[in-house]
Amino acid sequence: MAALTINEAAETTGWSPRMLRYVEREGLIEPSRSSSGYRLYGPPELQRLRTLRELLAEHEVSLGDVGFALRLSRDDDLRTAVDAWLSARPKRPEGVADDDWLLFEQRKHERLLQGAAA
Amino acid sequence: MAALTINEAAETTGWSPRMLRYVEREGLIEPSRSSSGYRLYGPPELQRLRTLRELLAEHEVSLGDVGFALRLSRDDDLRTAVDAWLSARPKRPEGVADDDWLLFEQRKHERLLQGAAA
DNA sequence: CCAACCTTGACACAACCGTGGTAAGGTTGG
DNA sequence: CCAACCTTACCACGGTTGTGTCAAGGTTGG
Repeated sequence: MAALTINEAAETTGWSPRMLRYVEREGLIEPSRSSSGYRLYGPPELQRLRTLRELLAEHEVSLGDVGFALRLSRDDDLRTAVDAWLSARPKRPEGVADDDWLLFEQRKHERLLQGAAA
Repeated sequence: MAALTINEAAETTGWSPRMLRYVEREGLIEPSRSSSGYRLYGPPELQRLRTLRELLAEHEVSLGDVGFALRLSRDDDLRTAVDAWLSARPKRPEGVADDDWLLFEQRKHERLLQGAAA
Protein backbone atom coordinates (compact mmCIF):
# COMPACT_ATOMS: atom_id res chain seq x y z
CA MET A 1 0.00 0.00 0.00
CA ALA A 2 1.31 3.40 -0.95
CA ALA A 3 -0.29 5.63 1.64
CA LEU A 4 -1.75 5.32 5.12
CA THR A 5 -5.15 6.47 6.33
CA ILE A 6 -5.38 8.79 9.27
CA ASN A 7 -5.52 6.20 12.03
CA GLU A 8 -2.62 4.28 10.60
CA ALA A 9 -0.64 7.45 10.17
CA ALA A 10 -1.43 8.40 13.76
CA GLU A 11 -0.21 5.01 14.86
CA THR A 12 3.20 5.31 13.22
CA THR A 13 3.85 8.96 13.95
CA GLY A 14 2.73 9.30 17.53
CA TRP A 15 0.15 11.97 16.83
CA SER A 16 -3.51 11.43 17.57
CA PRO A 17 -5.89 11.42 14.61
CA ARG A 18 -7.46 14.52 16.08
CA MET A 19 -4.12 16.29 16.07
CA LEU A 20 -3.34 15.22 12.53
CA ARG A 21 -6.45 17.08 11.43
CA TYR A 22 -5.42 20.01 13.56
CA VAL A 23 -1.91 20.06 12.12
CA GLU A 24 -3.51 20.06 8.71
CA ARG A 25 -5.73 23.03 9.50
CA GLU A 26 -2.63 24.89 10.67
CA GLY A 27 -1.28 24.38 7.17
CA LEU A 28 1.75 22.44 8.34
CA ILE A 29 1.10 19.07 6.75
CA GLU A 30 -1.62 18.65 4.19
CA PRO A 31 -2.05 15.07 3.09
CA SER A 32 -3.76 14.54 -0.20
CA ARG A 33 -7.06 12.79 -0.51
CA SER A 34 -8.40 9.66 -2.06
CA SER A 35 -11.16 10.07 -4.59
CA SER A 36 -13.70 9.63 -1.80
CA GLY A 37 -12.09 12.18 0.49
CA TYR A 38 -10.01 10.03 2.83
CA ARG A 39 -6.73 11.59 3.94
CA LEU A 40 -3.77 9.69 2.57
CA TYR A 41 -0.37 10.03 4.20
CA GLY A 42 2.56 8.95 2.04
CA PRO A 43 6.10 8.35 3.29
CA PRO A 44 7.11 12.02 2.94
CA GLU A 45 4.19 13.19 5.05
CA LEU A 46 4.88 10.53 7.64
CA GLN A 47 8.49 11.57 7.86
CA ARG A 48 7.59 15.23 8.19
CA LEU A 49 5.13 14.39 10.93
CA ARG A 50 7.83 12.60 12.89
CA THR A 51 10.40 15.34 12.50
CA LEU A 52 7.78 17.92 13.39
CA ARG A 53 7.18 16.05 16.62
CA GLU A 54 10.87 16.10 17.40
CA LEU A 55 11.10 19.77 16.61
CA LEU A 56 8.32 20.59 19.05
CA ALA A 57 9.72 18.32 21.71
CA GLU A 58 13.34 19.38 21.55
CA HIS A 59 12.90 23.11 21.31
CA GLU A 60 10.24 25.00 23.20
CA VAL A 61 8.13 25.74 20.16
CA SER A 62 4.40 25.69 19.44
CA LEU A 63 2.58 24.61 16.31
CA GLY A 64 1.65 28.22 15.81
CA ASP A 65 5.32 29.15 15.92
CA VAL A 66 6.16 26.66 13.21
CA GLY A 67 3.18 27.90 11.26
CA PHE A 68 4.52 31.40 11.50
CA ALA A 69 7.96 30.24 10.33
CA LEU A 70 6.21 28.68 7.37
CA ARG A 71 4.46 31.95 6.62
CA LEU A 72 7.79 33.74 6.86
CA SER A 73 9.33 31.32 4.43
CA ARG A 74 6.60 31.85 1.87
CA ASP A 75 5.70 35.52 2.23
CA ASP A 76 8.71 37.49 1.09
CA ASP A 77 7.05 40.75 1.96
CA LEU A 78 6.42 39.66 5.53
CA ARG A 79 9.88 38.22 5.99
CA THR A 80 11.46 41.41 4.75
CA ALA A 81 9.39 43.51 7.12
CA VAL A 82 10.15 41.32 10.12
CA ASP A 83 13.84 41.10 9.32
CA ALA A 84 13.96 44.85 8.93
CA TRP A 85 12.44 45.32 12.34
CA LEU A 86 14.73 42.78 13.96
CA SER A 87 17.87 44.23 12.48
CA ALA A 88 17.11 47.78 13.55
CA ARG A 89 19.86 48.63 16.02
CA PRO A 90 18.89 46.33 18.88
CA LYS A 91 21.72 47.46 21.14
CA ARG A 92 23.60 50.42 22.33
CA PRO A 93 26.84 50.31 24.32
CA GLU A 94 26.73 48.57 27.67
CA GLY A 95 27.50 50.26 30.90
CA VAL A 96 26.11 53.62 29.90
CA ALA A 97 23.47 54.63 32.41
CA ASP A 98 20.49 56.03 30.60
CA ASP A 99 20.60 59.13 32.64
CA ASP A 100 23.74 59.76 30.63
CA TRP A 101 22.39 58.71 27.30
CA LEU A 102 22.23 62.16 25.77
CA LEU A 103 25.70 62.86 27.06
CA PHE A 104 26.98 59.70 25.42
CA GLU A 105 25.45 60.64 22.10
CA GLN A 106 27.01 64.08 22.32
CA ARG A 107 30.45 62.64 22.97
CA LYS A 108 30.02 60.27 20.03
CA HIS A 109 29.07 63.20 17.90
CA GLU A 110 32.11 65.12 19.06
CA ARG A 111 34.36 62.19 18.25
CA LEU A 112 32.84 61.95 14.81
CA LEU A 113 33.35 65.63 14.18
CA GLN A 114 36.91 65.42 15.42
CA GLY A 115 37.57 62.50 13.15
CA ALA A 116 36.15 64.37 10.20
CA ALA A 117 38.24 67.43 10.98
CA ALA A 118 41.46 65.50 11.39
CA MET B 1 15.52 65.45 27.96
CA ALA B 2 17.29 62.34 26.74
CA ALA B 3 14.72 59.64 27.44
CA LEU B 4 11.02 59.38 28.16
CA THR B 5 9.33 57.66 31.05
CA ILE B 6 6.75 55.00 30.39
CA ASN B 7 3.70 57.22 30.23
CA GLU B 8 5.40 59.69 27.93
CA ALA B 9 6.63 56.87 25.74
CA ALA B 10 3.12 55.46 25.63
CA GLU B 11 1.84 58.85 24.60
CA THR B 12 4.14 59.22 21.62
CA THR B 13 4.06 55.62 20.41
CA GLY B 14 0.39 54.75 20.69
CA TRP B 15 0.95 51.82 23.03
CA SER B 16 -0.58 51.77 26.49
CA PRO B 17 1.83 51.78 29.44
CA ARG B 18 0.48 48.35 30.29
CA MET B 19 1.41 47.06 26.87
CA LEU B 20 4.86 48.62 26.99
CA ARG B 21 5.56 46.47 30.05
CA TYR B 22 4.11 43.48 28.24
CA VAL B 23 6.21 44.11 25.15
CA GLU B 24 9.19 44.24 27.45
CA ARG B 25 8.36 40.92 29.05
CA GLU B 26 8.13 39.42 25.58
CA GLY B 27 11.73 40.50 25.12
CA LEU B 28 10.92 42.68 22.14
CA ILE B 29 11.89 46.08 23.51
CA GLU B 30 13.75 46.37 26.75
CA PRO B 31 14.24 49.95 27.80
CA SER B 32 17.03 50.58 30.26
CA ARG B 33 16.41 51.90 33.68
CA SER B 34 17.23 54.96 35.66
CA SER B 35 19.19 54.45 38.84
CA SER B 36 15.91 54.24 40.75
CA GLY B 37 14.36 51.69 38.41
CA TYR B 38 12.23 53.83 36.11
CA ARG B 39 12.02 52.63 32.55
CA LEU B 40 13.67 55.07 30.16
CA TYR B 41 12.83 55.03 26.49
CA GLY B 42 15.36 56.73 24.24
CA PRO B 43 14.78 57.67 20.61
CA PRO B 44 15.82 54.23 19.30
CA GLU B 45 13.33 52.44 21.53
CA LEU B 46 10.60 54.88 20.60
CA GLN B 47 11.29 54.36 16.93
CA ARG B 48 11.26 50.61 17.33
CA LEU B 49 7.99 50.78 19.21
CA ARG B 50 6.41 52.72 16.37
CA THR B 51 7.68 50.43 13.65
CA LEU B 52 6.63 47.43 15.71
CA ARG B 53 3.13 48.85 15.76
CA GLU B 54 3.16 49.25 12.02
CA LEU B 55 4.46 45.74 11.55
CA LEU B 56 1.61 44.30 13.61
CA ALA B 57 -0.97 46.46 11.89
CA GLU B 58 0.09 45.91 8.32
CA HIS B 59 0.70 42.19 8.40
CA GLU B 60 -1.46 39.81 10.35
CA VAL B 61 1.12 39.11 13.02
CA SER B 62 1.03 38.79 16.80
CA LEU B 63 3.54 39.91 19.39
CA GLY B 64 4.25 36.25 20.02
CA ASP B 65 5.04 35.80 16.35
CA VAL B 66 7.56 38.61 16.40
CA GLY B 67 8.95 37.21 19.61
CA PHE B 68 9.43 33.87 17.90
CA ALA B 69 11.14 35.56 14.96
CA LEU B 70 13.46 37.18 17.47
CA ARG B 71 14.20 33.79 19.00
CA LEU B 72 14.89 32.42 15.55
CA SER B 73 17.29 35.23 14.84
CA ARG B 74 19.25 34.63 18.03
CA ASP B 75 19.14 30.86 18.47
CA ASP B 76 21.14 29.37 15.63
CA ASP B 77 20.33 25.88 16.75
CA LEU B 78 16.60 26.53 16.64
CA ARG B 79 16.74 28.34 13.32
CA THR B 80 18.66 25.48 11.77
CA ALA B 81 16.15 22.94 13.03
CA VAL B 82 13.15 24.92 11.81
CA ASP B 83 14.72 25.63 8.44
CA ALA B 84 15.54 21.98 8.05
CA TRP B 85 11.95 21.03 8.70
CA LEU B 86 10.59 23.66 6.36
CA SER B 87 12.86 22.74 3.51
CA ALA B 88 12.02 19.03 3.63
CA ARG B 89 10.34 18.35 0.31
CA PRO B 90 7.05 20.19 0.83
CA LYS B 91 5.65 19.25 -2.55
CA ARG B 92 5.28 16.42 -4.91
CA PRO B 93 4.02 16.69 -8.47
CA GLU B 94 0.53 18.04 -8.89
CA GLY B 95 -2.22 16.09 -10.50
CA VAL B 96 -1.10 12.75 -9.21
CA ALA B 97 -3.91 11.18 -7.22
CA ASP B 98 -2.51 9.60 -4.13
CA ASP B 99 -4.07 6.35 -4.98
CA ASP B 100 -1.45 6.36 -7.70
CA TRP B 101 1.40 7.53 -5.60
CA LEU B 102 3.27 4.26 -5.52
CA LEU B 103 2.66 3.88 -9.22
CA PHE B 104 4.11 7.31 -9.84
CA GLU B 105 7.21 6.48 -7.83
CA GLN B 106 7.62 3.27 -9.78
CA ARG B 107 7.38 5.06 -13.11
CA LYS B 108 9.91 7.64 -11.95
CA HIS B 109 12.18 4.79 -10.98
CA GLU B 110 11.74 3.17 -14.35
CA ARG B 111 12.55 6.43 -16.10
CA LEU B 112 15.65 6.81 -14.00
CA LEU B 113 16.77 3.29 -14.83
CA GLN B 114 16.08 3.83 -18.49
CA GLY B 115 18.04 7.03 -18.45
CA ALA B 116 20.96 5.28 -16.80
CA ALA B 117 20.86 2.47 -19.35
CA ALA B 118 20.70 4.75 -22.39
C1' DC C 1 -24.45 -6.71 3.76
C1' DC C 2 -22.20 -5.23 7.75
C1' DA C 3 -18.32 -4.11 10.76
C1' DA C 4 -14.84 -1.06 10.70
C1' DC C 5 -13.19 2.50 8.86
C1' DC C 6 -13.42 7.57 7.08
C1' DT C 7 -15.53 12.45 6.90
C1' DT C 8 -17.11 17.11 8.96
C1' DG C 9 -19.07 19.55 12.74
C1' DA C 10 -19.98 20.41 17.39
C1' DC C 11 -19.35 20.75 22.65
C1' DA C 12 -15.95 20.83 26.31
C1' DC C 13 -12.12 22.28 28.96
C1' DA C 14 -7.56 23.65 30.90
C1' DA C 15 -4.00 26.67 29.82
C1' DC C 16 -2.34 30.64 27.97
C1' DC C 17 -2.58 35.51 25.43
C1' DG C 18 -3.65 40.35 25.22
C1' DT C 19 -5.43 43.84 27.80
C1' DG C 20 -7.34 46.55 31.46
C1' DG C 21 -7.65 47.69 36.23
C1' DT C 22 -6.20 48.35 41.10
C1' DA C 23 -3.43 48.24 45.30
C1' DA C 24 0.76 49.07 48.06
C1' DG C 25 4.69 51.37 48.05
C1' DG C 26 9.13 54.16 46.27
C1' DT C 27 10.80 58.66 43.52
C1' DT C 28 10.74 63.27 41.91
C1' DG C 29 10.21 68.03 41.13
C1' DG C 30 8.38 72.39 42.24
C1' DC D 1 6.14 68.43 51.68
C1' DC D 2 2.92 66.79 48.48
C1' DA D 3 0.92 65.80 43.95
C1' DA D 4 2.07 63.21 40.29
C1' DC D 5 4.62 60.13 38.67
C1' DC D 6 7.07 55.37 38.78
C1' DT D 7 7.55 50.28 40.38
C1' DT D 8 5.85 45.26 41.06
C1' DA D 9 2.16 42.11 41.96
C1' DC D 10 -2.14 40.73 41.66
C1' DC D 11 -7.47 39.90 39.80
C1' DA D 12 -10.36 39.81 35.78
C1' DC D 13 -12.04 38.57 31.42
C1' DG D 14 -12.90 37.46 26.55
C1' DG D 15 -10.28 35.03 22.84
C1' DT D 16 -7.15 31.36 21.09
C1' DT D 17 -4.54 26.77 21.47
C1' DG D 18 -4.25 22.11 22.12
C1' DT D 19 -6.72 18.11 22.92
C1' DG D 20 -10.53 14.79 23.68
C1' DT D 21 -15.04 13.04 22.72
C1' DC D 22 -19.31 12.40 20.41
C1' DA D 23 -22.88 12.43 16.59
C1' DA D 24 -24.52 11.86 11.87
C1' DG D 25 -23.42 10.20 7.81
C1' DG D 26 -20.42 8.26 3.60
C1' DT D 27 -16.83 4.31 2.06
C1' DT D 28 -14.71 -0.07 1.96
C1' DG D 29 -13.55 -4.77 1.98
C1' DG D 30 -14.37 -9.46 3.03
